[in-house]
Amino acid sequence: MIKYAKSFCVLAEELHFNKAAARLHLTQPALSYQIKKLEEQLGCILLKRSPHKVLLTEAGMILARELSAALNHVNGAFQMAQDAARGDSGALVIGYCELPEAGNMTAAIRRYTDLYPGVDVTLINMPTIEQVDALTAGSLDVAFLHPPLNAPQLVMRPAGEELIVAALRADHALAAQPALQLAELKHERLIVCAEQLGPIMYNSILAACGKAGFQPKLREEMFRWHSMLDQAASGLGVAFVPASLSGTHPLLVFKPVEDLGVKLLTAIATVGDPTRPAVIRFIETARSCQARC
Amino acid sequence: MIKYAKSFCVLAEELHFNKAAARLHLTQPALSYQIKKLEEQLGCILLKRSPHKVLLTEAGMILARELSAALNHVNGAFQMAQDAARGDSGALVIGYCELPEAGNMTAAIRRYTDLYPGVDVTLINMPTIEQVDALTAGSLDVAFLHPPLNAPQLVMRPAGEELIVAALRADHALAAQPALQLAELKHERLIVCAEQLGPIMYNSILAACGKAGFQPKLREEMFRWHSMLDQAASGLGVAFVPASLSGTHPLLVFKPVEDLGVKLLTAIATVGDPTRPAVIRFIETARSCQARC
DNA sequence: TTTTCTGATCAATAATTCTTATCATAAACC
DNA sequence: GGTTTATGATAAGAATTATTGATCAGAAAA
Repeated sequence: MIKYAKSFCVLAEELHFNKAAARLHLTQPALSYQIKKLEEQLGCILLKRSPHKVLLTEAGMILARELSAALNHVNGAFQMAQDAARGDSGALVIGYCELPEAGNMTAAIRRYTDLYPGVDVTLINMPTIEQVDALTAGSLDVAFLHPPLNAPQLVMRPAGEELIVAALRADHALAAQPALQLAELKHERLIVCAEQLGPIMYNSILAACGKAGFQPKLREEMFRWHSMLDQAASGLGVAFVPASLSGTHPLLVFKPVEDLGVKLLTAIATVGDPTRPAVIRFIETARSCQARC
Repeated sequence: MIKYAKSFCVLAEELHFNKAAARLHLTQPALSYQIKKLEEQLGCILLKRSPHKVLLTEAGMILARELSAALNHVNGAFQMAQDAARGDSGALVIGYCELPEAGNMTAAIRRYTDLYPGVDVTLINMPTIEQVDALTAGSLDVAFLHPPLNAPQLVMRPAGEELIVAALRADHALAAQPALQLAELKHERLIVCAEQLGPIMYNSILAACGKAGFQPKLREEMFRWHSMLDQAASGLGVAFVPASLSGTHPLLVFKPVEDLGVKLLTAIATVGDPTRPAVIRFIETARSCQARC
């Protein structure tokens, strides 16, 4: 019954078997057959035929009106399924750490929303450790976070790395130099990120200082990069922060530390290999962004 | 593509090819074939199959949800067409004269609205002559009116007849008699309906009086039966009205006039033979009502 | 009247969809 | 750990269904 629906709708528009058949890429007898079949199954006459005019009956008029709307509905359903398969539908919740530039995230998201406008993208800012829980709990689809992590359920994809640099007040004695050596910071208080947040990074910094021949004086260990900048800006010490923060604070200058060599890694994480097309497409897009950027 | 929609929806509910095939009165290979075809044409995978479980993909979930709604829409369209063909849809505007009982109209309408609840029935009260215009203009589908009429475009179907009786005050000298003779009304003023409204009836009454040997004294000719009753109730004369008005006025008694023999005819009129199922069904219903009542 | 245009019908053909039988696979069970 | 069982895929042939081209019949227009 439903399979002749399209034919009937076209015929109802044309009110002419030959023209309608042509539009349907059929011959006229085929269309006559279909409409006859449809009328038989429906148990009612849809068109009054005569050799020189074809008219819809009342039932035909109603069917034409309702059916064309319903067929649009059906086509919409197919379209939505195809969009969903392409990844261009549904919602995508992305977690990110404090640094939106880490792993080219903003570029990736811009490109992704261009390519897949049907996806409802939500960004949620949370620290790496919380992201792991959120991913596991399913409240995040994908996360930009900072490895290494002990989370075997997650699949991590390297997304970028940036050097740790020293942030110091613009009026600091060392601020004029283009680059620093660790030893020059021997007598400064160092503002570093908390060990829990990044044990590798924390320990790498301590090790580098030891190699440079001193035991650093540490200030309180911080949980947010921007808090560290604020402390440094208050003159309470020199902060070690990722290079992408350079220029983000008016009172501070950011200098590479030549013998530090510690990097902040960023990875794109998901729980296992994603199955949702929208997630797969996002990761693809993010990787293609890295490749080109 | 659309022809497998139903199969997919059932499969999406069952998530089991054999069970779904059984529900569809198909064998499992046939269903596998259909779904495969659907996936090919759609260009995406709708189900993840494994020998011990079948799961919808994201596209499949969306398609199942949207498509079942759309298919309901389609089935609704077919249903509406069938209802329309049965006559159980659309609007029906019925005109009637002052006497709702004429031609068993109320019984016919009650029966019709029971049988065809989908039709939106409207009743409009207007005099016979206006009904002719309204029918011709298309603002009435069918009318209960009083022939004869000179209106060749209308098809009339006899729907009933009733005697004209005399309505007189309960305190009238003649009110005690079971029936009257015309001659007894010789000296009364007679209240009759206007000649324009019913030339045949008007002339028949005059002729009957002549035969009874007198020229009646007529009061102003009236255009509405109920006005005639009001006049009679005021003691201004004896009204000649259709029998169905008997008992409708507290101050009046209604008496047959044995040698009058004038009848009010009622007919069901349409413009030509109706083509709209709702109209055809109404006329059928009204006739079956007459047959039985 | 004749012509023309239109849709219906028919028989043959083509396409499709279905069925039966069989296979391959993964979970469940002893 | 091997065996059983349940399940879906596949293939070949059969059945059904749809399409075509040719032809017919009827109504409007010329």
